[in-house]
Amino acid sequence: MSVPPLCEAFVLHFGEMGSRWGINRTVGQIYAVLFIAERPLCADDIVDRLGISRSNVSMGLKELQSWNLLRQRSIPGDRREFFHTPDDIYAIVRTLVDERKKREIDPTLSVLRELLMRSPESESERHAQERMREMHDLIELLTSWYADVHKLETERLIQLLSLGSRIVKVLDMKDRLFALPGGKRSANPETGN
Amino acid sequence: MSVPPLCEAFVLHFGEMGSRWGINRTVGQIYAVLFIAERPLCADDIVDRLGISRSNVSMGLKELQSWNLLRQRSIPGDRREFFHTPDDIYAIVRTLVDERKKREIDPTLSVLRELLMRSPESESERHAQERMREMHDLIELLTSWYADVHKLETERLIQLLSLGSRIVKVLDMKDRLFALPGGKRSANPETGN
DNA sequence: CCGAGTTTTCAGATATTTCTGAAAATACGG
DNA sequence: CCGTATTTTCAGAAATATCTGAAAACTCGG
Repeated sequence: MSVPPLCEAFVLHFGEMGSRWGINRTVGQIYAVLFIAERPLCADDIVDRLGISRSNVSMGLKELQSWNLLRQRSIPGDRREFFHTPDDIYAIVRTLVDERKKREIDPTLSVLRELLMRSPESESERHAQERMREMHDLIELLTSWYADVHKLETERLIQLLSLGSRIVKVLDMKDRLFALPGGKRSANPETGN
Repeated sequence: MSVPPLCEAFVLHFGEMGSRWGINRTVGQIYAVLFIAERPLCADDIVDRLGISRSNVSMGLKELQSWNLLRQRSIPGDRREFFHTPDDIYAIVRTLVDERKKREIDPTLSVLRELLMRSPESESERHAQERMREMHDLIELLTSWYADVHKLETERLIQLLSLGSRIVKVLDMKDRLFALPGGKRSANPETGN
């Protein structure tokens, strides 16, 4: 691998992480190299830096593109394609989460929905469905939260994340403000509850 | 595989998902079988249901235990060990996230910190460090948010999740309430900002 | 439409992971 | 301790995944 030592450590670590993620080591390394590169790289730049075959790079880039993780740029007068990662790291994370959701969560939800439609033929099936229902409902809660938060601009998102669980205090405050004199919670049009 | 059709579909799907997750197909299937089982199962129950070797089950259970995903129960007068998953699915998800964090995020953060300490020896190292810094800061923001939210009881968590991005309206409301007459934001002791 | 530069494909080689059966280790009642 | 029930380990077999070089397929200026 012909990259400076600092970069090498980063690239190697990403390779390892990649393999825990269902993308393979090489793909992880290719991504890492692109992520820290000062300029867009062509396939042969990656061959040089990682010391792997041209065809392997080609397949790796395909894989990363299928994850929507790369941008492409062509330089006038140069036939080669140059690749780079988006500058905005928040955008990168959004893409990652979106893609994983698309590949893992959505198919799971649809399997669960299908299975929950069937009529159980035995007590064990009935119980299994009960468990599937719990899983389904939780996944649905999480994804609808995500869909919702996904819409926020980065600015807002950071604000929200920085707040952490202190948000609960804000909620409490809201509840106190809207509490009816009798102590019962108000129906609050803003939260839909 | 000798489980009712409904269960089989669930187990097979989980096997597939498992392989996208860095745990292998069999381990995913073992977990699925335990998750929907009506009662704790012993290793041989799993052998019967999945039609895989006893030793494979043993290794799979070890793997799941290393993820903290199983509970064990022994029946008096029976030497066998019985396994089951926690009832509370929220607790399961917390465990999953915790473990993934421990295995993926924490090591990444520590590599990043180490690399950020070094002095760059070239312009390309300097630029690489800048990117690593961005990644580091984002991961840190996300994990500290998670650490924070993690403390909430399930009840509160659900409340928060159900609110989704409507939380932003609550925030706006809070900001308006605390706004100083001049229109500048107040220093708000409740949020620490 | 030619041909040089470039990318993609893919069959087979290589490497890695997963799975098994047999043997070893462990647990425990008597 | 012994013997039986059970679990774990592990070397090698089987299955998968990854990687490569060579060939095919593009692409585009001329």
